[in-house]
Amino acid sequence: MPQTPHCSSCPVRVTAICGALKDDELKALSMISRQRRIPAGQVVFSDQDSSRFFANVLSGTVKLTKTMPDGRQQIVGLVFSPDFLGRAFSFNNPYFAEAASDVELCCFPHDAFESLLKDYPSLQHRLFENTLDELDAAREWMLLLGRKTAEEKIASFLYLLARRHHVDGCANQQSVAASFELPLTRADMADYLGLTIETVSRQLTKLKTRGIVRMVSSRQMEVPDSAALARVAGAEGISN
Amino acid sequence: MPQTPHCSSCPVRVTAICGALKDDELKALSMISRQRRIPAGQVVFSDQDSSRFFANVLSGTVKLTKTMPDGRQQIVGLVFSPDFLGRAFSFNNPYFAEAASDVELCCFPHDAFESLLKDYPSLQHRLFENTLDELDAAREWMLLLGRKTAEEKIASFLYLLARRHHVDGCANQQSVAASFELPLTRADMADYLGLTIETVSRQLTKLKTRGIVRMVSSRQMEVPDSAALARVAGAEGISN
DNA sequence: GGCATGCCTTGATCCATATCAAGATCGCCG
DNA sequence: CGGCGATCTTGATATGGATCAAGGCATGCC
Repeated sequence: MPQTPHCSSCPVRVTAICGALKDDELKALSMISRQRRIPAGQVVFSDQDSSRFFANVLSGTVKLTKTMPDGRQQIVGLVFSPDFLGRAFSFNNPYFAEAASDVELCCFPHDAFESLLKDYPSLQHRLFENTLDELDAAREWMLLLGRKTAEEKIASFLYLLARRHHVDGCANQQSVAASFELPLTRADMADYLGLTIETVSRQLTKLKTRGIVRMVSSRQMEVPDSAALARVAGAEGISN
Repeated sequence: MPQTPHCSSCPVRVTAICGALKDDELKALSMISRQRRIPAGQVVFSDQDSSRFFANVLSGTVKLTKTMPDGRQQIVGLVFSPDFLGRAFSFNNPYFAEAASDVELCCFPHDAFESLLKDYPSLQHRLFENTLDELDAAREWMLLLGRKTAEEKIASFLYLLARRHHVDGCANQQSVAASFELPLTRADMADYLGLTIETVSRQLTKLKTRGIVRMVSSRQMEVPDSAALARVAGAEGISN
């Protein structure tokens, strides 16, 4: 029997789209939600599926990929912890979603969710703002893919992760040592950055040698000076 | 005195976001809209601006760009004729918008437009769907930027344009000769595709030599077999 | 007409990153 | 404990596209 959790104990209740809802509305959403665990490497939904899929990511990382007929692949989005996963108002989801790590989802049946979207404008509005942010992020990534060097790409990615973890961690000090785990394998990093595995590995070693990052293990990173990392990343908006 | 056109004679009335509005709502939008002509090369809005900007593109092409401190540039979006231009619900628009050709806009004052968005859910919904489509397009372009060869990039771009013009033109036959004008200079194409001017030029010559396209002039293109073009583009979804 | 300017093409060379190849390291399972 | 597969690193070499350089072709202005 699937777990039907109380939203009141949900770790992402405020930050996720649910934050847009009043108590009674939240209850309606709670009624239809259903928690699911997905092990790393498993497909969440496919671009072949004709059915829609809606969920909040409670923990873990989901990658959205596009693949060419000959197998070349590009990760076009990473969906982290409080983020929403799904594509409203469309029957042909053009992405392939796969768990990059073990993932916990809070899933919503599509019909019920879409009718909630109609009934609660604040929910739709929240989702809209979400989508706008995703669009901004995608375009930022277009700059990275089209114009940055391998070194800048790697640094940008690490900087992205470092910022994410700053937020989670303590006060938002700037340029403070950040420690975090890479949520992706080298192969996935390559597919996210438009590089090969080998180049990813080499550039990481280079950043390590330059003292920009420390590698506790191949997955565990430490950034002694995030401003320095931002500089290597080609820092457009040198903020936070 | 600025022209205040009747929406009833608007060339993009149905296809633009205005299509979501009923007659009386359209009248409200009409009241606040204001037509503007912007010559090629001129700035439409800047990422430095703190004020919001909303408009429909009536004719011409607007490019959205991102630039790095050292001048490297990437076009992150092209806004064509019936498309909407602007970023709702945000004070820091992260893009620089520039007229790629002479452009006609139907502009909306930001406060008035945002209150219309609140009052007319159908308008907001239309804009939401628009944004979802833009996101899909951006991610499609991420695959291009990260994984396609120069030749595939050029072919993909030409195929994009060919499809656009098919829609505008007569019946939607497949694989029929298409003729269209490039809305961008070689330099802009390079910035859109993550290449240099020289590579763009060379690959165009190559496609011409291979008989995939004919070049009436440096800007005027003819595609005898759009399916062949799609094949060179690395065709993921070989549709239309 | 002549000249300047912007846009485009073509050629020669270089280099960043891909590709090919070989280990090294780590975790897992028998 | 040993071995096996997956993941990661490192080295040698190849190559696609960048860079550097020159010239062609329009268009507009004097």
